[in-house]
Amino acid sequence: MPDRAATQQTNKAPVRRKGAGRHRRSGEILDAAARVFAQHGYHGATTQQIADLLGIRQASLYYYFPSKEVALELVCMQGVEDFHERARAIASGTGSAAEKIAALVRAHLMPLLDTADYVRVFLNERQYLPHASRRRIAKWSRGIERVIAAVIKDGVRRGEFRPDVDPRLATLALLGMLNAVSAWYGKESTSLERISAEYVGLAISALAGPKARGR
Amino acid sequence: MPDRAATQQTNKAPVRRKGAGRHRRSGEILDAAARVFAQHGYHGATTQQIADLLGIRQASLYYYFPSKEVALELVCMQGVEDFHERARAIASGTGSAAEKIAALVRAHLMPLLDTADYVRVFLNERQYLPHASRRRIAKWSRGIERVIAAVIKDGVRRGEFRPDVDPRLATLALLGMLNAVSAWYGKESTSLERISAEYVGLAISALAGPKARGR
Amino acid sequence: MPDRAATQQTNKAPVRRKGAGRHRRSGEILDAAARVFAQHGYHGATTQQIADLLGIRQASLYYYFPSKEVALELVCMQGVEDFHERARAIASGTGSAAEKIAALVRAHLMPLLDTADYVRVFLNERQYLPHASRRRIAKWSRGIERVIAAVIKDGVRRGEFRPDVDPRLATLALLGMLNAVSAWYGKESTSLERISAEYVGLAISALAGPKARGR
Amino acid sequence: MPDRAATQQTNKAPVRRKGAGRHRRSGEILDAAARVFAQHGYHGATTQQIADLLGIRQASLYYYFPSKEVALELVCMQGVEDFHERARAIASGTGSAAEKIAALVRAHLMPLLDTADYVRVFLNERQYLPHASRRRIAKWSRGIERVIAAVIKDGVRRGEFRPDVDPRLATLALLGMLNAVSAWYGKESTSLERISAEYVGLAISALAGPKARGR
DNA sequence: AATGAATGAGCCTTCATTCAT
DNA sequence: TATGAATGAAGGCTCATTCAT
Repeated sequence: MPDRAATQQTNKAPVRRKGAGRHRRSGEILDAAARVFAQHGYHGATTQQIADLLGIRQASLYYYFPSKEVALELVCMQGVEDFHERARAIASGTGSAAEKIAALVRAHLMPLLDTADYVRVFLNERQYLPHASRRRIAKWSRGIERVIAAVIKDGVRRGEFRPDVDPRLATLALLGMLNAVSAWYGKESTSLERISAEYVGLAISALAGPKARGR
Repeated sequence: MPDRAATQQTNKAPVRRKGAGRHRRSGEILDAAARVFAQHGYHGATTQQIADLLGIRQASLYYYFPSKEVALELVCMQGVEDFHERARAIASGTGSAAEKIAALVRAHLMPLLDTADYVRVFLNERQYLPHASRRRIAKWSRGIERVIAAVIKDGVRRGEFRPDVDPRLATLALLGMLNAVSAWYGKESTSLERISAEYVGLAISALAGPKARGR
Repeated sequence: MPDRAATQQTNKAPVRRKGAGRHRRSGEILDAAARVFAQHGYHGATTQQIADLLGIRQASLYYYFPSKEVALELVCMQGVEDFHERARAIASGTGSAAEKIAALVRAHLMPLLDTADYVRVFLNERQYLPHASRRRIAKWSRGIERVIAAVIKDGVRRGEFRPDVDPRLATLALLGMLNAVSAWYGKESTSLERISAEYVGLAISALAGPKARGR
Repeated sequence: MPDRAATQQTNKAPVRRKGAGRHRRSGEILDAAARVFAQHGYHGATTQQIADLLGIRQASLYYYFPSKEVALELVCMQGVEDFHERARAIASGTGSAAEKIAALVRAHLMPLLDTADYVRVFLNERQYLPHASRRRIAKWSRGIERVIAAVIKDGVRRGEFRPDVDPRLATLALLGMLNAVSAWYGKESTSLERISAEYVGLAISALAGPKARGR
């Protein structure tokens, strides 16, 4: 995944999957949109701010995307696709349920390192997409929920997790805990490494509970 | 309601302080603002939508608050003040750390029953307040964090919770888990009762971990 | 003419001529309007500012005048009526043309002492009156011009003033010089006494010119 | 045109500096603003009226200036800059004090021929500028006053003018007389030529007084 | 690949005014 | 004599978007 930390980037051709544009410049434009949407919210952001970040004129943006709304959809898409991919890979692999949860937690936090803006926009702004694209995007997030819930269910069935854990609610709790990090990560000095470790511990404990002792 | 600039409007518009507010109408206006802000986001909301909800003309809103921004601040204030109050009361009460955490979880979810809009606005829109009011509001939320962290720290010290729990991170995790509920509560059919019970279980397990067995 | 220097006044029943209201309070309300109009201009002034100055509510103003526009007309009227009266008295009196000009200058500057606001509003804001009242008011000012022009013309005819003085233009010049004082009087520390003396000298010299020597 | 706030509008809108301005359109827009401000006063004027005069949509104005207030400042600036320049040139030239006064009077009235709107706006509306720009503009007008006062003082010292003339007050009187012309010039049928001649005569006589005979 | 010029739609806000009390 | 509540009309300004170049 290309480094998006800097405002401007250079080589390492962005591996954009869908039609986000095959050109390098398209990636930069989307990065700028993601940053501005993340900072001001979709409705609070102006195309002018995006253009400023890129050093081009406002009108020039429309060479890259047909509307602000579509830019939002593209950003949201980028923000969630990989999550699902990675979650599915982990879930369908081998290992105990606890190990899978640990891997899922780590994988879920990782993108905050270099695509934090995309993640934030997906989390907070997808709600403002028009119905059609919202549905399109919702599929991915529901997919993630389903994958996690399945792992938890499996852990319960196998006796790894507490029998009274509700997989659906536990999934939402877990995701809430993880997604909230995006809101404060970067303002705190704690490293993603530390956070991941702590959150893995909390998650496993929460699910395994008293019986976890024997693990 | 904060005074307008001295040269402006001596009209003593109805004052709405904490609680239900002396003047019923002011409360209704704020409720409408909260609802619209919650639904569309601060920047996506229009004062026209608020007025429509009340069946009054848009200009009439300005009899009750001097600006959309101040309305946001008032809503945010309402959305957080009580949290802090309740948290402090619980924390300074008697009982084990686990019991306090359980009570805190329940207390934190409770407002979703009848002031969900205020809570949502506080969580998602306070970031768009002007610096001054954001700081004012931040005090309350930092207060809540500190109260919870103190309870967790105490639990660790007393041996109730896992020794390797980081109170600060655990607090953020717990709040993330709880606050996320506001995003989906109402769309799911699960009752607050069920959610609370499950989340109490998860929280205690997460903190107490394997050692919790003896509890 | 009642003292209007202070923001609030007391006795000395205002000798309002026209229908401005026979009550004392009416005078105070008009004083406030004059002050606010003078300070902010008619269009820049708000009824709220007038109300603030009086310590009453905006709506209460409408007990005293039916509209902002009428208030302006009343203020303008007060600002000019006396001028004409006094000018006519002086012109129809006895004395040389020069003596009359001297008296006219003094009389014209005098009102700046305690009805400066009314004068300023008349000078600068009467142009914004609706056609009908503007015409009504214009009569008075044209009257003043005519009176002065007549005195000058007489002075020329009598040989007191330079033969090449154009009475109409000289009148406009004189009035321009005098009226401009209202713009800076009060910001300068010079007393009206000093100003009057100097301006009498300038006016007489301008009109009498080289021949004035023998006077 | 002053830069907009950094975060705003990188659009390099046409800049109009002194003189005709590089971009013709900017000049036309400012002319329209000057005319409307002159006619209705700053507060009484609407941006719609300016747009109507130009045959463009109201929103389009904001492509040329960032606010009505800035438009006022630009107009005021145009209205006064040249005055000062010309006055200084005349004062620092050669000739008797009387000759200089004559030249100053003529130069002061000249702009009424083709930039009357700018002059009127400067004279009557600059008071409504925000503090910062008012100060900026005040420098020019104070400069003009100082130049004239110096010439008068010099004339007194040289014995050309009456010894009892107060340079400061005489300057204010002279400027009042001259500036007042802007209020009625165009409504009267008198030519600027006639007015100038008459006003030169009045001014010289006023200052030189009885002794002027020998000139 | 980008931009200068312009615009339509809409938004927040102000303000004079009304009216029942 | 005054006011609380409300409103209609408008005003300045913003902003996404278009289009010829």
